[in-house]
Amino acid sequence: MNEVKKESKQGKIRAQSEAKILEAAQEEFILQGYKGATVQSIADRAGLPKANILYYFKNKENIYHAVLEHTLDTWDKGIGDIDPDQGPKIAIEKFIASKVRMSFQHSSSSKIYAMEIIQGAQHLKEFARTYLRRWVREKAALFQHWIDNGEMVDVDPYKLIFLIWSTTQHYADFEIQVLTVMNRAEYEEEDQEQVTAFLTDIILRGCGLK
Amino acid sequence: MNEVKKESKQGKIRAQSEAKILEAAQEEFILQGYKGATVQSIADRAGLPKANILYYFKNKENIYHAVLEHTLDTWDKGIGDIDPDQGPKIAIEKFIASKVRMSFQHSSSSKIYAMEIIQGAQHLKEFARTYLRRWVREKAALFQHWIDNGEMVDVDPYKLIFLIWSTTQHYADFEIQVLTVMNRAEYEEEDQEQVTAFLTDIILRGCGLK
DNA sequence: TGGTAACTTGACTATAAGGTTAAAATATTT
DNA sequence: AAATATTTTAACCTTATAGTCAAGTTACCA
Repeated sequence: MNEVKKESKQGKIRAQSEAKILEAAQEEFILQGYKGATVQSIADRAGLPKANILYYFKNKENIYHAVLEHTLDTWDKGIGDIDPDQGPKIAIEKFIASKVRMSFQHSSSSKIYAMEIIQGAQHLKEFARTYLRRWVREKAALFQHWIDNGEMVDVDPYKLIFLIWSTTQHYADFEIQVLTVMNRAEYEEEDQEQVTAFLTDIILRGCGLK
Repeated sequence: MNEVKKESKQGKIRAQSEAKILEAAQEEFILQGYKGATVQSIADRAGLPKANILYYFKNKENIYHAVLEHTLDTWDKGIGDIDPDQGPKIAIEKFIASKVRMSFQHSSSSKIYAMEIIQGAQHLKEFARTYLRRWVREKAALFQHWIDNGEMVDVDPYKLIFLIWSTTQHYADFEIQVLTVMNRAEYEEEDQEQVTAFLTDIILRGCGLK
């Protein structure tokens, strides 16, 4: 239920302000961590006075929750559903492409998510225990089905999913390391394609699908 | 230059205290982030009074630097050198095994490192720009040599290194997610072996080495 | 054994940060 | 145009935390 206020000028101001605040907060939380990101620093980045921030979000934790919610939305949209009818090759291709796209287009969300998990998943335990676990179990069953059918090599489906997650997310979470090592300032258009092509190539071959 | 104080009782006390403090600090920095980890919380975890912590390390930032130094030490030891004479298959096998071992045995170091990079590598920029970049360039040249020799499939060596890093580190950094999704309390002895076997299998095949 | 250095610790201080309040400004509605 | 609701903002309050200090204790050494 996305509270859609009536389209008044004030409603627009609220929506704009909240969006500005959330974007600023996301960056601050990434760069400084939860405790290190101050309401003042978020305010400065958003270009608003501190008290204004606390008018829209009652307190700092609420801001963080809103950022996390946005993160899970992004995760959900970016996960890329696996269609069982297309067979393993197409399924894996689409899965990889979707996750790479998400890493390159929404790297901040990926970083927030990664930090949460590394720090003990304080706010995501429930998400992992329910939603995520079911998602992985379902997709793993699909892979297992293809393996039993001889359509792909016998590899542990769980570990295969982890492999695709980790390799794709790496380009978001470790963006700075990747760029530094390659002596580049930022990702270019073609990087996303090249990464997709590389991962698809090596993983498909790894699964005996090439 | 590891200041080896003469083996007095006090020297021993210093060494023991510093070790206790660093271990406690590492955990706190992971769980709470730099700003969120308080000197008091580190003291509590180490079982020492706060003022004592600040006697051994002048201030909080020094504690963090010491933790990071230990992290880079661990990274350095765990990276696993690649021997060019053995050919790509053995090289990749050893590389993967070494990184998986590091992830399972020193997951805290991996987490500290990951958080640093995600947060902008404030303290590791220099390390990445010099040491890491050279390391990757050298290893990439080796892989390229094998590719040119037709000893393995033509894949981008840089991306191959990133792939091995990301898949292996995933089991340390995302430990909680992996365990939660698999509905397990903690890693067992055999997990490390199974992960090593899985990754070796799929990556070697992905490189046309199986 | 007396003096010095290393260590321990409770009490204290300064400051930064989250959050409140109340009053002013702006927008909306009737 | 008056009344009401929303938004903006400065000033203030409270608490938590990094770091200091000084007085004590323990170990070392001549």
